[in-house]
Amino acid sequence: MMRLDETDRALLAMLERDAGQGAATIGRALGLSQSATWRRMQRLERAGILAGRRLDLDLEQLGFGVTVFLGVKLATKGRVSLEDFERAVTSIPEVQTVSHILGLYDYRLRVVARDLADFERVLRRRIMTLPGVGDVEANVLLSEELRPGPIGAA
Amino acid sequence: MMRLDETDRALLAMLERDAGQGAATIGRALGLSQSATWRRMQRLERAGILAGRRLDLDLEQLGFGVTVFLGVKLATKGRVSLEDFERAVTSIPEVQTVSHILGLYDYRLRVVARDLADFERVLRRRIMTLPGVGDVEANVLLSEELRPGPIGAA
DNA sequence: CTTGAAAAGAACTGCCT
DNA sequence: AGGCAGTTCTTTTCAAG
Repeated sequence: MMRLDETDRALLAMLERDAGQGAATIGRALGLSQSATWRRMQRLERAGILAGRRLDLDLEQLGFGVTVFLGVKLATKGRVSLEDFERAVTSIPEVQTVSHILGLYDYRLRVVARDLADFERVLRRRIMTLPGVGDVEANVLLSEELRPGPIGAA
Repeated sequence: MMRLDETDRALLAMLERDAGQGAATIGRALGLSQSATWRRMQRLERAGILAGRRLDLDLEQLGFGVTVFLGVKLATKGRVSLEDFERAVTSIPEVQTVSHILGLYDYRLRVVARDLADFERVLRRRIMTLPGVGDVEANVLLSEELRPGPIGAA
């Protein structure tokens, strides 16, 4: 676990607001030269802290107007059940995230669909037919706000 | 809502795997010229489909080993309650995502902490003291897999 | 949609403080 | 560490087919 100074934190905070910025832009904002900033970014990447950049897609625009959180409880929970379930669920295109969690439900899935009718199709044909699925709870997403996280602040 | 052809989908699928790639790299993989690929990316950005790039941070490496999903039920639910809660909750650094949802709980929060002791501090001092908070349910994240989503596939 | 070419900018390197 | 100067690569824009 690498040590970060205040400059690293400020750098990460800037990148978190927009990961498309280059070393020159960030350096200007931090009062650093392009090469100094670039070297810091390199160091953070090599340390694995900066793991990559992910695309921010507008799902609405792409015709996926519905996002649903699904809590899934498995009926049988051996090691094989978990692996079977995970392998099967990750092959469903509409499933964006598979989170293995501790609690009443074993998994939390983030599922996108074109509309509620489309979601029902995915739920009935793809999710409910998964191996070992027991109880399922669904929560339709109304709105969402993403926050910078504790890095820039702490 | 813009129309996408197969090439656009392939392009987005590539960017989804790694948003740091340039037009030249992607074009080579798709059998397109750099300029053709670049123009497609521009079009997707102007249409708002490509909304931006987000940083992929390794929270473990940064010392945040614990992620918890919190379901929060509000005790009183007027328009003012929702807005008060949202304003207050978004000012907590450890809260990464605030999702307004439909169901038993009103909000789903994604919270990160250094460890469980740190999480307990956040929960008791920051979350439970939020305006209007009623029932709270917590799910510790064990593991998570992110999937490409339905764009490249459909 | 392509190629080619020029201008601009970003990435990367080596050397110096 | 950071700054500076230079090289190399990619991006971006343009013209023309």
